[in-house]
Amino acid sequence: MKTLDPKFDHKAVEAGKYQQWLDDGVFTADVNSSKPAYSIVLPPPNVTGKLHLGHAWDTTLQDMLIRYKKMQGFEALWLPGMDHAGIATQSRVENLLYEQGINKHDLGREKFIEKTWEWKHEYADFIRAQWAKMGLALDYSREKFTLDSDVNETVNEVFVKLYEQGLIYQGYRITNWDPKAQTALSDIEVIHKDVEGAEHYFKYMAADGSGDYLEIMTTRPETMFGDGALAVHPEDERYAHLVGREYIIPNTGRAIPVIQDEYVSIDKGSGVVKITMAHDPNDFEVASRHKMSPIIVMEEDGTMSANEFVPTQFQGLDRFEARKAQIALAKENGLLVKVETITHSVGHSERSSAVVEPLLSKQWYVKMEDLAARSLNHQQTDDKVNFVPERFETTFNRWMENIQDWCISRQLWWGHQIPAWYKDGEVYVGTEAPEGDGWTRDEDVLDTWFSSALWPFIMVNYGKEDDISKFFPQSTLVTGYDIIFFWVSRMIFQTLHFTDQKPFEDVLIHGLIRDSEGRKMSKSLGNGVDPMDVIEAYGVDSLRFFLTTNSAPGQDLRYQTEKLESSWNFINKIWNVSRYVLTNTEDIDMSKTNIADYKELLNNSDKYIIDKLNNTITNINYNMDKYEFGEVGRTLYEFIWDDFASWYIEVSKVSLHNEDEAHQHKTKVVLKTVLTSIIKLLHPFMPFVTEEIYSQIEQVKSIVLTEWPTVIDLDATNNFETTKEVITAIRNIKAENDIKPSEVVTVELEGAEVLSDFDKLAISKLAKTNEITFISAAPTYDAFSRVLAGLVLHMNSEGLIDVEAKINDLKATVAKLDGEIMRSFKMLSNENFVSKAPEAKLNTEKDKARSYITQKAEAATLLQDYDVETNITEAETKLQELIK
RNA sequence: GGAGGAUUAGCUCAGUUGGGAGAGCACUUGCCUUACAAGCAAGGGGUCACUGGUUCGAGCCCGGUAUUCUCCACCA
Repeated sequence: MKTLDPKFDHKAVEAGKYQQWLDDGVFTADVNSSKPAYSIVLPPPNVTGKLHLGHAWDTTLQDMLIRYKKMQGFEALWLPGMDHAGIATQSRVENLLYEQGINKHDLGREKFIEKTWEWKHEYADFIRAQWAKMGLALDYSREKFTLDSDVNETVNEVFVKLYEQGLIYQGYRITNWDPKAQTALSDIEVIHKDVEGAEHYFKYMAADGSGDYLEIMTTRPETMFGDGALAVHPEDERYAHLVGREYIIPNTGRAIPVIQDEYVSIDKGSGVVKITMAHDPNDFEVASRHKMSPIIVMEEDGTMSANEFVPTQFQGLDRFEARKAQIALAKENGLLVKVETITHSVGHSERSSAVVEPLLSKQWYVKMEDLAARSLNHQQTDDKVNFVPERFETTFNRWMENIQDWCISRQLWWGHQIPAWYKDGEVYVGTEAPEGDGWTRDEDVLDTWFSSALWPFIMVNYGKEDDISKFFPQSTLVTGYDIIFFWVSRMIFQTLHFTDQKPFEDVLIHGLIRDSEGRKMSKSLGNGVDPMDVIEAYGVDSLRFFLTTNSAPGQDLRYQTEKLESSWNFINKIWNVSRYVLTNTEDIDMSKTNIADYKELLNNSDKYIIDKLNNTITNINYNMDKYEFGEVGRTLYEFIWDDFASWYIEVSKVSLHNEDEAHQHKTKVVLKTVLTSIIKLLHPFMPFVTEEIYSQIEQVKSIVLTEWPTVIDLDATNNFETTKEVITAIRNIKAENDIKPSEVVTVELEGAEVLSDFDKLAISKLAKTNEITFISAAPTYDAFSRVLAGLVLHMNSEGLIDVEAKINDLKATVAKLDGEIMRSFKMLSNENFVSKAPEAKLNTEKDKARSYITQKAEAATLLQDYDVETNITEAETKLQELIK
């Protein structure tokens, strides 16, 4: 048998374990298993780069659930995959090629995609290495990539079906255009940011030469060349007489008419607005109603068009240069009234950060009305998807209620090419190319999220030959609140539509990880932390414990190195506890040991620790199932450190050094039983160190394959805490009276029949008392006394006793008990409480009340020796009656 | 403009159906006690943002206010 090193060394512990798990097939799930299924689909990371701390957090939560469920006897499956991340990956590869002096257009579509696959393979390997470092229990035999051919097949089928159902259509309208990436974007890929801008007021001179003019405000003067009309509200009497008159766009010779439309607000600004139908979504609506023709003045790359509408000197200028030039020229021509700087919200591309330009173009859309309605209706049923925390369901519902059609075509090369073909104005949509010559395929690809939305049923090969629907719907989806709209909501409506089932039972939403000052981690701030660096310094188990126990569901988490240190210390504690137990229990074979056989030999302290362990197990099961991992972590921390390490292990030393062989053997069994349970309970949090320790308890393939601990039956209901209370009281009295810990004192225990010989021995050793005597009445000499539940402790430390201090100590005890008595009285005298409280709670409260009253009486007796009288309060008298 | 978080010890945060205010780190005191000094023992420190209400009882439930963060939204 190996032995544990004196100090926890995370690198040594981690080495080789992951490969061993893979070799032993610990992570592989069996679709034919008779066990109940539990499954999670990993949110597929983008193949754009390394995983960050957010991924580490997200994946650890899932790994915990999978390992926990496996140990609980579920056939647990965790499905891994990666996402092609259209725009993000394509721009990364474009940049890479640009650095090599290669333009993607020179390369051509096919070659470019080849290069991108090379990139993908490189990063996929990188990501898998990181998954391995994190210890993730992924079933690699079912790994998929969003551009795999079978995925592509399903994506095409879905597209065609939606098209045939009239839920996908081509629309010619204003879309969000990213001039840098040169592609359309969906609404949620546009990030609105408050930036400095200006309101420019221009004079639109009357075309009749009368010198009259209208003052028009715009924040985007470069689009003025595309104006088609000026508009006023139909009921705006101020301008009614102007309808039909024409005004000249500044710096051009073109005249446009004044029209009426209800879109214009009477009480906003001057009440006159320009209508630029090809460059503004609202204006497009207005212009469509008035059957105006679009005037395009800007190209897809954000430069001004070279056409009759754009004055020659502006043609080809970048949009922001054109803006400046237009303002300068208007000023020169006396057509600029004023410029007021303002802060306003401007849309930016989520990926390229370029200012998004509303541009008229033909794109593919998903019609959302019916799909959204179905999702919303489904959330009204008992079969709904449970959001944890619940409030995110409201977020989801609200978004679904206000949803716009989803623009799904992207002018990229990297992605699922749209299965549509064109010929002479005819459109064909199908999974295969149409027969006959002359058809050209749509060059665009689908929004990345279109394929991600199908992930829950693609990953189980839904409806295919190798269908593994045993694992569908998935049990839990774990993700951050930042992608509820992008992903969660789309999986819900697509999966409902195609499988008539929800994609998953629960959605566990976590927050974002922030730096030590609470800022978002981002590349631009340079405050990102590489999880691999953290693992190098503190070990992956420390990282995992930190990530999973330092926040509540849905809350953000701050990264702080002190917390990592704290986690490391805890693991080091576990390590040393294990070291102590293992070196002292080498002769105990857990595979042949049952604690039930030792029941007769258990002392108070043994029962105490087993009872605590039972509570810990119950508590952990309850909180694991509620995804309250923080609570689980704290429960484990407290039990292991305070109850097992600080208390029980110290008691066990007394047993192992003083008791007979049979009792020593019993103590060893308790030690090893508790340790075994602890290590199993900890496993989901810290798989590596627990596997290492477990391998020295039992020779099995992996701890993951063992059974989750269950409550140990204890048929006694005594107060197991007495021994511990006595020791704590002695230590307290010593500390409060400046008696050195090493200074030996004599203790007398009044009414201590409840203590066994071993309890006395433990008290004398651990509290460093000289001897313990049982007495039946209070001693006549000066001694410190403390009333405990069930007995009274007197500590003789001649010459050190300060009588006044002792009296004050007892008075304080009485005052505290009076407070408790008052509280008990209020509760037990309350009709509402007595009639509504559960039986058990009522009894507990009554027991407590009895104990308080007894303790107070003991303290009062002690005070009498010093001629101090204690009052019996009214509440106490009445409480006496109530608890009879 | 709408919605939702957050506000608890010096710092970072828990507090699970309402029933004695907690942890980690930091701080004070004493200890190298044969698993662990990255440890052990003891201790100090909080008007639970403010305010009204419900209740026998409120950190927790309801109304309002303040500060702060985030998301959503067609402001030309």
